[in-house]
Amino acid sequence: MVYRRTHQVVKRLAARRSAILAAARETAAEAGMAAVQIAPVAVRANVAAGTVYRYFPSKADLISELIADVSRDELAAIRRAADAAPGPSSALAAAVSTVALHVLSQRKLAWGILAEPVDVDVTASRLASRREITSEIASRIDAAVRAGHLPAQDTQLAATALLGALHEALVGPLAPDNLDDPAKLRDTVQSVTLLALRAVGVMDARARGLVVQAVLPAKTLIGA
Amino acid sequence: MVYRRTHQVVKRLAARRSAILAAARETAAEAGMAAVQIAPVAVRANVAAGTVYRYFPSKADLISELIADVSRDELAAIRRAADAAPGPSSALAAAVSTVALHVLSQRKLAWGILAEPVDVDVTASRLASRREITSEIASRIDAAVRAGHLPAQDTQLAATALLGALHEALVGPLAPDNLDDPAKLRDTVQSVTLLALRAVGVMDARARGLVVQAVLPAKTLIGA
DNA sequence: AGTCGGTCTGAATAGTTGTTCACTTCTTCA
DNA sequence: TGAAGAAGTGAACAACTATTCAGACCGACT
Repeated sequence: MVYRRTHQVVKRLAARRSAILAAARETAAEAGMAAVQIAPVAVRANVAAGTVYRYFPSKADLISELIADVSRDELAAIRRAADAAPGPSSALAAAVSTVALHVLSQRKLAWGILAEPVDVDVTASRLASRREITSEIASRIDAAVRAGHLPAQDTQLAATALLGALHEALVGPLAPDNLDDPAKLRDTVQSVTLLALRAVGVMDARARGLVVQAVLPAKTLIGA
Repeated sequence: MVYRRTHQVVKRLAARRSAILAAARETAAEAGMAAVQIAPVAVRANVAAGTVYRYFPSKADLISELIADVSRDELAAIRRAADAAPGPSSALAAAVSTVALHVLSQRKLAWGILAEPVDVDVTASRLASRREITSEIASRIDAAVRAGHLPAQDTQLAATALLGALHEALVGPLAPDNLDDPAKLRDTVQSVTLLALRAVGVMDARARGLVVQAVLPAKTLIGA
């Protein structure tokens, strides 16, 4: 007599798994990565600590999936914004300002995913996450270079530097405060996007135009 | 009968303190911040674990001092390089390439000081360290702006972004490998410096010139 | 030489959390 | 309905290290 998993059970299992992951994500967003401990997450997901281990082999796996999850969302948002832009330079501008806004809208989560100390080893997952995002940005830079809008350069290095700049400026310990003020937030996103575009070689005047074009659409696309 | 500390004793105590700090630094440089544990550091410094606590109230204090120490060295190197430059733009270029070279010459240590997860809270110390360095860079940017070489901008934000770019590109997990090859290293430092200068608004052609001027002197000044 | 304050030692302690597992509860299917 | 297997539980366990502290040791002063 073979035991088969009912559709209903499969669904419930998947839901529980998502609930655990969601609980982890909420915890990270609210209180940082350090607060993502098995016991609290289990409570939040309405399961026992042991149950978490039926879904994730270890805490490292749980957090790795969390990172991958958030990373996937961010990558999707970047692609959406960039693909909606009219040309390669606009796409790059849109991608950059999307990262900026996205990161700012969930600062604690972003910091946790990117750089906050975690007691388990999640370097592989973080590495993969960064690689995906930088590659996406790098390919956007590359498109702009091929279109003759930017000078030839090491696009992978440029993309890495560019994201480092955004992250440090926006979620690092020296990030400006009072970013809850929408005007300040918009200014900051614009400044940072401008810096980033100039860094890869967009001329100043042109960059200003691109930034203005990019920031507003990105804002609406974030929520989508 | 009052006990007075002999000069000799004072010297021995200071030496021991330095030895502990040096042991911590060496450990961090060789094996990363995670390896900086009380017991191994004590062994390396030829003292018992308990002795460490006669010099540092806690591990957090030890690591905080380590961070401050390294930071002080880096700041001095930046100032030396920038002050030797002929003008404000050159000074900025020199400062940036000095950071790049300095960081590259001790990648593991830099990563440990800057961002590697540590089990104790050293955020305050890291914050202070970054604040010092970014302020220095910010003031160099400011000088160039005042000299009319750069457009007006939020120099603190720019400095933060700029250092974020350098760090991510050079010591982050996506940093290029084989940087032991001197040619590759020089190229990378130049590329990153170029990116940084363009970001704050140096025109491309001018930036190239500044980079070439800055990188070689910086190299010699590092060792000094 | 002797005493006494300061310094050093390192084994024992303590606190923190991820992980396990014997047991209970639930679900499937004959 | 009841047997068998899957899923869930949560208290107990384990491992890791920072930190402590009672006693050993050292150097300074009489």
